[in-house]
Amino acid sequence: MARPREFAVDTVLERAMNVFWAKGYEAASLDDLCAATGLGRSSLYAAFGDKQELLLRTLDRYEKQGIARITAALGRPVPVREAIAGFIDELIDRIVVGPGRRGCFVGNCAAELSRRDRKVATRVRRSMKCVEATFRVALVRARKRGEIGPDADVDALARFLVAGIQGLRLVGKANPDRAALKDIASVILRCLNP
Amino acid sequence: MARPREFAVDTVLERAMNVFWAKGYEAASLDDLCAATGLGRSSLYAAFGDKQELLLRTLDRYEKQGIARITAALGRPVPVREAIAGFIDELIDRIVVGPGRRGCFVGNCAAELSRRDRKVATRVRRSMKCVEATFRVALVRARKRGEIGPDADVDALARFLVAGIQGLRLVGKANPDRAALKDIASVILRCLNP
DNA sequence: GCGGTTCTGGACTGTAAAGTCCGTAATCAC
DNA sequence: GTGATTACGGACTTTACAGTCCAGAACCGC
Repeated sequence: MARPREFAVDTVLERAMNVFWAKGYEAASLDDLCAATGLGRSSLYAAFGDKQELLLRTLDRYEKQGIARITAALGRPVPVREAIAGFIDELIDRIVVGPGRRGCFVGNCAAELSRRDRKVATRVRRSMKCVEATFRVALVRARKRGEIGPDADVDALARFLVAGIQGLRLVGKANPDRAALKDIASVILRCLNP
Repeated sequence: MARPREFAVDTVLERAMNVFWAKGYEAASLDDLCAATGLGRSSLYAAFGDKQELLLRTLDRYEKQGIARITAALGRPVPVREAIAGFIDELIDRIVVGPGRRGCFVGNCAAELSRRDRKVATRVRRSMKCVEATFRVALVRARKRGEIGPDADVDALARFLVAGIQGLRLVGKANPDRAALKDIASVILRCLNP
């Protein structure tokens, strides 16, 4: 090793992710990415390969953080349904007051790229499966505790939660209206009843 | 009037829509659009203005046809829940066996463009509201007929159905797996129970 | 300090994009 | 038919993009 890097990979990934997240993959230019990260083109290319590989890295990072966030939310010492309700409430807060109309980064990539970029499609699928599995673990726990019916189909419920949340975030991106999103959330949660 | 057009506007819009739908707005080039429609650039520009306006026209067309389709599906002489179930089943069929991974055109535009294109965002919002209203009409009918509880919140349910279906289609775009989509559908439908 | 190695900034290249323009062709009113 | 008008095809212009390259800078082991 000779001259060391002047940047932290993780910081760069976070900033690049924010560019991709806010603008979409196609609309995010390398100039945007360089400006946001503070890196020159050479450094970006040397460290991450091309634009697609950089996107994949940001997707990995997003997945890791997202799973951690969900796991933490579902692991709270309250009934699982309540934990999920809290998680969705936070989500709605971020949709309404956070940086507007960004949606879910994974969902955005699914919509924009799933059809023509196999690597991104695989990554997106993996992320969704991962979220699904996290929900399923929580639902199994809830079933053991008797919080949901003993015959509840936790696989179906977990899949439903993934789709419901993706739908919530997409609708929220189109129209970040708290009342409408609360309506959606209330029906989603009702599905967890016996 | 002098020389008449050699193309039918609606046909051109349909073909252009298919390009936007399959590739996304940014990734659809004017060469793609010309090739698909059979028009030269001049004709396209003369007839529709620029690329954005063409997209807006295709969105209008999609909305009109989508609403007609939903209205027809919900108007069948069967219980409303059953009609919705049939509609979602058809949707899943088209996701699984149709031209793959296209998702919902409105949802795709929401994901790709809502954040930075105000006109598209408005159009998307209108389309979603329109679908929501169509569902609400059907739900009101169902309530009158006693098919759903008399205190059912039809506004919330209609909003939920829009989000649920958007989620279903987005997840289906990422992973067109019939069993998984059926799981999601079954939980969505259960929400229509009292 | 010094040689070798890796990083950095910015200029450069080739390509593909959106949108324009113009000569020519087709149609209508008369 | 003739002239006015509109449509068509395709070449053209400009701009912006992803990716490359290189000269010089910063650092490590010694």
